[in-house]
Amino acid sequence: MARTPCCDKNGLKKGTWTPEEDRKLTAYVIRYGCWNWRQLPKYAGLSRCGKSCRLRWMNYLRPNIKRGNYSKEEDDTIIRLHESLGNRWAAIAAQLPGRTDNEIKNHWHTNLKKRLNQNSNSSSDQSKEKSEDPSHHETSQEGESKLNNDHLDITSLQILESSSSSPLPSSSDQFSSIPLDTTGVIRSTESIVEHHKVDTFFEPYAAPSSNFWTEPFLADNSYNFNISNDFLVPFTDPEYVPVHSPFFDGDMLCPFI
DNA sequence: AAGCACGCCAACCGCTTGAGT
DNA sequence: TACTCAAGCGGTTGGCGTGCT
Repeated sequence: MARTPCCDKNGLKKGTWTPEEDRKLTAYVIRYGCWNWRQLPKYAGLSRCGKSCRLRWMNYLRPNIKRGNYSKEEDDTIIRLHESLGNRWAAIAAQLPGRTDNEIKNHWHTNLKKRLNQNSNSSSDQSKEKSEDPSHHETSQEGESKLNNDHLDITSLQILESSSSSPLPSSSDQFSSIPLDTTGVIRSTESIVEHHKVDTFFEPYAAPSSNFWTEPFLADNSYNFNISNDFLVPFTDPEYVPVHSPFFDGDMLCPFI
């Protein structure tokens, strides 16, 4: 799944994200939050449009993302919700912690839809057989709708902490305990540190060259520190008072859902 | 081993929604 | 109330991987 990188007319990069771009975006959002997606790439040192950054963050980089390894429970939940909500992928994703609308949408089109079709075919075959049985008056459609109606009451749905029931570990396990408030907002960098082993969390972002931290962000020298030492200080030193984004005078605001 | 076909999924595009003025 | 702009959402595209011939 990668697209060949290219540039559009405005010189903004399109296509596949490189690990370096991922590092920049992740580091910036973690540090300053997503205060304005349109402006963000400029300050994060990315030649991307804000929309692309947002999408990359929301669908791939943000914490608590689970990738692949759909459990049976998750599949069932998606099927039930799709039956009642239709193609409202964001609404469906909201019921599945760690899953993105994009991923669910893809999963639906590539797996579940086919499976459902197969099932409905086989059930219609069954109902054909049953229709020959005078004791069965239910059409396949009725049977299907009955099946679905069993799950129509969304409010009664148990929101699955399906990650825990998933048989295979997901790639987001390292993020699974980032504390979010009820709106999915990360409230402080300390809270991240508190709940993470910082070294493993930032390992992927430990760029070999120090200019990763000095080049992309700001002219403000206060942000120029070296990844190998200084960067981790804010996350490891309990005395550290986080520096807020110069563009947002307050807590970091970043929807992690 | 090479070529082909198909499936998967990351990413883009355009429309809609909602907040701010 | 009308307008503007940013964010969110869903549909679609297209490149890569993999299985099949």
